[in-house]
Amino acid sequence: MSVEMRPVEALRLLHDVNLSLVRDGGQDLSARQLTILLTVYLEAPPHTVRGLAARLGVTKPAITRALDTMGQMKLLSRRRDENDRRNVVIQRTLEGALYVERLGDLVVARARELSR
Amino acid sequence: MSVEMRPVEALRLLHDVNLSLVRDGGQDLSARQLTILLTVYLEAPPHTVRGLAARLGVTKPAITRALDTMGQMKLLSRRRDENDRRNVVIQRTLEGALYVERLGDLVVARARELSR
DNA sequence: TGGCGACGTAACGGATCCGAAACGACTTGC
DNA sequence: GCAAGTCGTTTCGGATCCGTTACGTCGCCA
Repeated sequence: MSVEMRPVEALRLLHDVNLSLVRDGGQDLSARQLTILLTVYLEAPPHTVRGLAARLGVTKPAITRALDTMGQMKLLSRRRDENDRRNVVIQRTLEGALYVERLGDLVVARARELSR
Repeated sequence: MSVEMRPVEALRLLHDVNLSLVRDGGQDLSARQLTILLTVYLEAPPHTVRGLAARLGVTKPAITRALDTMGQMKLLSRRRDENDRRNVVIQRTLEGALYVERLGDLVVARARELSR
């Protein structure tokens, strides 16, 4: 994709996507929460609290709380790892997949508008 | 730019940019603050509190507080409109311009990595 | 089996942000 | 020149998120 994307276009894209997120308001995810969500949906499983904390450079309780919030929104779910019961694996949900899919379409749509 | 960007690539880009923002940590801007900042630096002046509030679909105090925060970070500044002293015009700063420029470069760099 | 370490979570205090409402400064129109 | 309206800010109570610390559960291994 877009090797010829220039900074001003990148910023415009970032602005437009963020504006859509802010305007739609409803459920607002912080940058941290969004990063967790996208990590879970883009990277290969399994995902653990500890792994996500290390990946994002934040503490474990921060991950736990973000999972609480997004779990309540049904964007993610948690399951005990039966192989090692100390672990919790984070799982995708139907609602989360739809949310992420819409987000991807939104970025693509904004990028397309920019190129016109 | 990138008419051929596909959703999964868009999401990867969004993820990588957010991850960089979260990891660098330091000064973390909320989605709302970032949208304000980009609006001021991408759209033609003048910018007022009321105008930004209407554009983002949030209340005026939210804008005022975001300006307080980002003003303290030197990313923006405020000036009284001498034509109509009720208004406040939001101005760009050198630090803000540098911050926005770095952000644009970051997105471009991530997009370039994706295309390889 | 008992002690140590890893894992995720709960509890705590502090910081930050929100929307609604109230407030001063200012302009406009009668 | 005075009442009404506009603009940005302040105040208020409430919600959310943070990092630190402490805790319970579990796996590992002598």
